[in-house]
Amino acid sequence: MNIELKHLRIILAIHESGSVQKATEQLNMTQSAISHQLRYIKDQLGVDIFIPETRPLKLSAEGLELINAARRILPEVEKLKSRFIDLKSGQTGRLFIAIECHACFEWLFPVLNLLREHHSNVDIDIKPGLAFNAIEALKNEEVDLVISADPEKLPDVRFHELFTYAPTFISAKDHPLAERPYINASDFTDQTVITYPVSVERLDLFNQLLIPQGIEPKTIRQIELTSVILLLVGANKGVSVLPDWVLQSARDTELLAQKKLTKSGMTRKLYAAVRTRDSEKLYIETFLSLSKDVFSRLARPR
Amino acid sequence: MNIELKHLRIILAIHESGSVQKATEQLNMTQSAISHQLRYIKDQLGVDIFIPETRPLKLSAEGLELINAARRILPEVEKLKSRFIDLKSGQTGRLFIAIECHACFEWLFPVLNLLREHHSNVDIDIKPGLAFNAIEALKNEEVDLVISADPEKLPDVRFHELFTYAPTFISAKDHPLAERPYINASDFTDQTVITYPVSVERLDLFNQLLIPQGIEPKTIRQIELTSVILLLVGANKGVSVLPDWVLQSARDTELLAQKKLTKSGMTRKLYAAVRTRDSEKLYIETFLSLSKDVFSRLARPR
DNA sequence: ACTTTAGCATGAATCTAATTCATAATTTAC
DNA sequence: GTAAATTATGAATTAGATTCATGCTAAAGT
Repeated sequence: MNIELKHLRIILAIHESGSVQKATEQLNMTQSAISHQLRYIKDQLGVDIFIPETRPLKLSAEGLELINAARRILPEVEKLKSRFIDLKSGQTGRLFIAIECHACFEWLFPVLNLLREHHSNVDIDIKPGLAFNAIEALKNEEVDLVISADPEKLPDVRFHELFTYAPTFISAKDHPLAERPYINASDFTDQTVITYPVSVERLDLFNQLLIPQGIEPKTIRQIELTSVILLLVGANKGVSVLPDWVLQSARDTELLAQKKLTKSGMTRKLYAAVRTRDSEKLYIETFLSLSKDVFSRLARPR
Repeated sequence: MNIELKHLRIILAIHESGSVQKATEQLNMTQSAISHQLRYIKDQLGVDIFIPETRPLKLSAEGLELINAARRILPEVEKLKSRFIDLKSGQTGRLFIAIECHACFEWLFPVLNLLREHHSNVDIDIKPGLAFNAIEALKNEEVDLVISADPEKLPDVRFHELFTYAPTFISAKDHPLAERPYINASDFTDQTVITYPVSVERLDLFNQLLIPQGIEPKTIRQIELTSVILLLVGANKGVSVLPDWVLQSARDTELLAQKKLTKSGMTRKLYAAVRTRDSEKLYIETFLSLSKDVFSRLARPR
């Protein structure tokens, strides 16, 4: 026994319009096509849905059962369809985010709070623990957006530029390096460097400067909180490299010397990577514009 | 956007079996056919249901929505299908009965009570008020069974013989006609006839005997209850004609004279008329055999 | 009761969609 | 890197749905 939604739609249309003839418009089918389908349905179910030889057609007792079922089932399917229209357009959906950049929590939280206000139907969350192969997780649909500083040319993934920042050296004002106009890789050789507690390959200072030049600092000390890092650097317990916008938005930076890295200064860009097919979704676009807004407000020194 | 149950079944089978390959058996489709359908579904919904380039296929976030919907919708449809299997076989259904024969209440009630015990899923009821064109009502599916004494040769209706009975004349023992060996039509000319309160065309005495011979009794008095008819006849307030089995099963018949109608005796048959396509339904068959049982018990003199 | 009209059924032809077959492309496992 | 397994694809085939023309039947009108 095979029964499909189109059969339920046909029966329902006939019943509600009152005749096959009238149902033709609603169904966009000819009278003949409906009649053939009707016979198919009857053969499948093994019972008459309409009382034969009545004109216009009248439901049989069994037909009424079908109508009842159709009225339960079809709205479910319509709901499903409209849900998919919403999913496709980005009215609703899921936004799981992986961040490769630790400091990014600083601007990401306010962005997500704003985003939740705009899109209450979107399931927004930060997924920790997959900073390594975040792009892999994006492809696998474990996450839907990755904050990354390393764009790749991939067919299914699009990197949207968020903003440019400068990884900036900081030390206490009375630190020897505080006199320099800029800091070179070699200057780190005998320093204690304070970093976020992530692997060194994911830190701008290391992957852009120290590792390429084969230089290792004397000590690496890992600290979770930005404010604590600033405190320790201010107390001359070590030096650090943080994005310029972190320094601009943080309090208690009066005791610190800020220096550019290398003579020309180091600049980096942050990207939001999303699957290409998600690019035009509404909440993705909102995320991108909100990120830029929030960042420009953060970066403005206060 | 077109989505059919078969699509939901395909998605669900793939998800539950873990791969297209494994779903082939369950769906009775080749891998290729499934793959083509998958593409169709994707095009219809506008989103990927499975994450591309993963093997075996893994559901996307949107695919999960589909699965959830499928798990709500498909069981409903299965329920509907098994309901139709039951309807077709007569495990469940509707049995609305029209009776053309008034005395039949006597045996119909016990039959229906027994039938309800056997088939608690069948909606059993007696529909009054359409004794006239009861066969029309049967065709229109207003009722599902008609108790009738007038079988017709109809393509869609089948008349099942229930039993034979003899319409029998009764009078008080001291009534003049009580001496006769049998009663003729002409004997009614100056009699008060007590009948059930239905139109005369539906009474055996009239449609079989008096109307064909153009004879009218002096008076017709209509009484609802069989026991009251017997009482009145016994008190010599009139004569009556009742089925023999009514007389055999009734109390207080000692005071009555029973005579056959016409020299050869009148016999009639009662039929249960059902739509041909309902004939093989279980509860119809049960009805027929219960009717015969109950009747033979009633007809046995006590 | 007879005729007309509207609505449904049917068969053959046509068109559309689904499936198969053969094979290519990818991915996973070893 | 190779082999094995799995999915994707294109063309041909097959099955299914629709149309067209027409027949049939029930309801409406005379």
